[in-house]
Amino acid sequence: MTFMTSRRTDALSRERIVEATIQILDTAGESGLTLRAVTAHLATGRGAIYHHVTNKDELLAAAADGVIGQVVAAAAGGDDPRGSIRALALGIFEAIDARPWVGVQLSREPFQPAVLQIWKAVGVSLSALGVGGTALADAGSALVNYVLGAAGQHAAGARRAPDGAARKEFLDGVAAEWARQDSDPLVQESAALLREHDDRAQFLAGVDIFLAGIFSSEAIAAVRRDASD
Amino acid sequence: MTFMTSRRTDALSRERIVEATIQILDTAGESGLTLRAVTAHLATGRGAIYHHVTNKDELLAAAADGVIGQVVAAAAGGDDPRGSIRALALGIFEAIDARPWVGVQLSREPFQPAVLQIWKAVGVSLSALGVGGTALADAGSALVNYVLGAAGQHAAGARRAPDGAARKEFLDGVAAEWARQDSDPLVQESAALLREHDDRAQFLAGVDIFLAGIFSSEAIAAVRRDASD
DNA sequence: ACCTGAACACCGTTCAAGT
DNA sequence: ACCTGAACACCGTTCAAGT
Repeated sequence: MTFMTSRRTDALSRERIVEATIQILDTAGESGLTLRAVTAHLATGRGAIYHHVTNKDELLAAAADGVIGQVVAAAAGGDDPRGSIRALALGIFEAIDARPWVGVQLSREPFQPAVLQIWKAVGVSLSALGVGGTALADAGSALVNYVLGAAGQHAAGARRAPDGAARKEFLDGVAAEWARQDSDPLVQESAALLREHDDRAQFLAGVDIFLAGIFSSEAIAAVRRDASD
Repeated sequence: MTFMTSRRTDALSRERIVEATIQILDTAGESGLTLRAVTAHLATGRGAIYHHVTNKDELLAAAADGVIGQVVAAAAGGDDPRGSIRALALGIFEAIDARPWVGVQLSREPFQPAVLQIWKAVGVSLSALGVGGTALADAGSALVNYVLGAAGQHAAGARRAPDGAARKEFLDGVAAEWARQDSDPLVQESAALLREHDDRAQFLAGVDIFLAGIFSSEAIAAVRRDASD
């Protein structure tokens, strides 16, 4: 039997590197994540990182996977699949609201681990609701793409205007710009609505539209099946 | 009266710069777009670009706006608003399929000109279908976010696997990886479906789910209004 | 006013050399 | 095996100097 010996008690590991990455992203944002910042944070050399991780993209994907893993775990279980879907969507929304970099990362790469976790959780809930086969793939893709799209858009907004006051000012500015550029009454009304809209409520309304759509599609498909019998 | 004199017949202009940008993006992809490539293409100095455009982000946004402008124009008009929405969505899908960089750019920034064009076109069609007020904002946001999410995800796939053969190989690889990692029957079935799924058909199925959801939501809201009378 | 191109202040990644 | 840090090959952006 041999003793485990290490030159430093806090030996470098993929886990510690990802932890440091999340910390840097949270405090300095996406533009603050540089390999130099990571090595400084861990008091190591540049090349050491590449011993545990293939490149910066993998670092970002691993960081997002860590955050989303917690969200998915928190929303899992329960015997109400619709509730699970809403809880998952809301959890993702709030994670992105707190950490805009997650939203940007999610909408960047389709087959990264964090996105696969979302796919699977959505698939499980839809399956529990009785949706299967191609309909499951279509419904899952619709929901996941909606959530990721909203994620990316909201992340960009949250990054630009971190607190409530900055957000209000920013939206007022955009609304004024719209109203100025286009006299179309529809645009004028949209500008007014934009000023006072609630991102979270609008996001959840979208989830409900989607859920309603799936079951009305399912119903139509069932009717079609009956008709062709 | 003075004559307009210019040292070169093809004087630099914002328009010519954006044109060159689109050409570079189409041939060299997003990673190929560098200020150095643009200046080389236009046979000018680096700083000249900054005389017509504030930075690289604006260049990308202007390029995407040019492409989306044509798509929106082509899908506009007609007396079938649902058809217009489907045509717009399909047009965006095909533009992104041909130019993955557009999809990446669309999902990056919420209030850029190209996205505002999409918002307005969707708003006009939904409005023609009788949706208004907050319901219009919710429905529009759902649809736009779905389209942008799918745009980003499809763009990443299209960039990774440009032609049909590469795409098939790539999807087979991902499906095999899923099947290996997770023995859950749901994942096994999803892997099988992934291998043979049609991105375009799946995207359009998603549009129909949202349309169905919008009108079933509208119906429910109408019932609620009646009930509260 | 418009353009030039060198200079500046960064990047991610690699790799010989160390322990 | 793991780590170091200098070196490499790039970036976007600025700015004094030209016409």
